[in-house]
Amino acid sequence: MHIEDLEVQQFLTYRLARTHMRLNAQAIRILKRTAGLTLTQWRVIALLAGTECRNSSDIERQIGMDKGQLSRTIRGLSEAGFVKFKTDVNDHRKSNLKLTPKAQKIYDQTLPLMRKRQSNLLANLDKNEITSIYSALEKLEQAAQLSENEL
Amino acid sequence: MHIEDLEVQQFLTYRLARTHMRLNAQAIRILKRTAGLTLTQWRVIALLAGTECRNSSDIERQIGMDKGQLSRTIRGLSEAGFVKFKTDVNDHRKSNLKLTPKAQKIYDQTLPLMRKRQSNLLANLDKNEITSIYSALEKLEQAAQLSENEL
DNA sequence: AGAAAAAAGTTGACTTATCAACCAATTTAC
DNA sequence: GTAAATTGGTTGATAAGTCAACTTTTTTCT
Repeated sequence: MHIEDLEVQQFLTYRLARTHMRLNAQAIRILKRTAGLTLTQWRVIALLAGTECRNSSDIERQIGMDKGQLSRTIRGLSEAGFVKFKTDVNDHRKSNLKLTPKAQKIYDQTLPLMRKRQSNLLANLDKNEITSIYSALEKLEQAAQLSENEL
Repeated sequence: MHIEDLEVQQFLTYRLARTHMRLNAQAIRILKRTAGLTLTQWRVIALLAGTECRNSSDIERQIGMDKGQLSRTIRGLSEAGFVKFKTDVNDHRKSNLKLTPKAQKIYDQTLPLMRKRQSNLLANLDKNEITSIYSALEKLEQAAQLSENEL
């Protein structure tokens, strides 16, 4: 790898940004075409269907998404008939979310496609690259949270 | 790792999106506090100062940024007295950009900070993780460009 | 040379993301 | 028990990112 100084210090974050942008754009195209969903809508549905997440802040914690944006996304899903709200009996701040059959159906149809896409992406990487990128992302994320005050 | 076992929250694209978001937010905070620049402003300045990029489309190719957004960013930099325009003598479509001394000074002050940040981030990764993440990002980016029609 | 295509850059409309203020319900701590 | 702090969630104001149309200049092709 022959890169000049500037690139050495910018390369990673900025390569990451570019890769993210491209992958995101691809996901948006696929979801729009096959499911008529936005990426954030899909993510919320996928988390409700496939994880223990049951309310807005579960999702917020899981994907680290802005809670304002999340609130609007969920309202959109509700208006589109994909989720139903129900205030939590034990904690009236919480609003439990439930996918409608319509949403469940779309999820069931879309998940295999998304898995396929995922495996297409990963098929290009060897075992070592896969484990390394997961652990590297994990560590970078932690490092990004650390104090930058000394900088 | 079998793709069927992969839960949605483990999808690489999720993880990448989250890491990207965190790193971006960190960079934005640092740049705002220390240099009074936005991230895109910094990137444009850094490319003009540290690479062969001399005009808008050089930068566009280098970082894959939207050219509309780039156009506005450059106008902002010009209005703030960071860059000067000069139409290219040989190709009147092109507008050559030049950093002002003011911008050069900020760049010289900010670059060491950004280097420091970068090395802080990389300090947590081992050699293998670093090379793997670079090659993995490269491959993912290519894969993201491929046709998704079969999906 | 001249038409068609492509490249550089600008602009407008629109979507998505981020930040901060805020309300209401619940915990924590004295 | 109650004041203070925290948590869940909504809203409004901006900022950033995306998409497409359009102008001007240059290149390509015949």
